[in-house]
Amino acid sequence: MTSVKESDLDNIRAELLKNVGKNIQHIREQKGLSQFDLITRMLGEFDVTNVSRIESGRNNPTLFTLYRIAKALDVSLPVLIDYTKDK
Amino acid sequence: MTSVKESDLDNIRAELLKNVGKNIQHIREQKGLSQFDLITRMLGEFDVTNVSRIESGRNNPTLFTLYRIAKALDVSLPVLIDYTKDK
DNA sequence: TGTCTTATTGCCATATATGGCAATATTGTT
DNA sequence: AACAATATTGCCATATATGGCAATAAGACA
Repeated sequence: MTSVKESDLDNIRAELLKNVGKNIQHIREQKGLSQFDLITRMLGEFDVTNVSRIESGRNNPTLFTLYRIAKALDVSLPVLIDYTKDK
Repeated sequence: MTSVKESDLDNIRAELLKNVGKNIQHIREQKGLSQFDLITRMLGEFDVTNVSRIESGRNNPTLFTLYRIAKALDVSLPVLIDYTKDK
C-alpha cells in the first residue's frame, strides 16, 4: 500500500540529502570556515571526511550530528536544515 | 581539545533527542493520530517500534526519517524539530 | 472484572552513519 | 609550471538506526 515506488523514494531521499548538504555548505562558506574549521568547532569528535559526505549528500546525517553542525556554525537547527530558502 | 567531557556530550545528546521526541509526539497527538496511523502515512516502510523509540529519545533519527515523519504529520521539517517552542 | 487499542521494551538481523587513515583531486596563489 | 590548502573518494572497522517480531505494559471503555 505504499504510494511511491522504491526508486521514487530513493530519489526523494537523494534530493533531500543533496539540498540540506548544499545548505550546510553555503552557511559554512558564508562564515568563511573550512571543513576542518567546522569540525574543530563541533562538540565532541567528528571526522572531516564525513563533512564532505554530508555536504555532498552521500550521508544521511543523524539529528545529533545536525545539531552539532548547527552549533558549530552558530545557527539554529531549523535554519540549518531549511533548504527551501536557498540562501 | 574538546571543551566538553564525554559524559556532558552524552547528556547534551540525550536532552536533544528527548526534546525533539516530545515535540514529535505532541504534534502527532495534536493531529489525533496513533503511532500506527503515523507510519501508515509515511513514505516507504517504517516500523512502529521505532516511532516509540524516537518519541522517547532512545533513537537518534536520521534526516530522512525526520523528513518522512514531518511529511506524514503535514508539518515542515524545521517545525518538526523546533522544540524550543514547547508546543 | 474483561477486552480492545495503543505504546513500550527486548531480542536479533541488516543497513548504514561515523571513525580513521591514505590517496587523489581540486582550488588558489606565486 | 610548482606549491599549499582544501576537498573528495576509497577502504575497512565500529557503532547504531532501522526492520521485524514477540512479549509486556498502559489506557480507555463496556
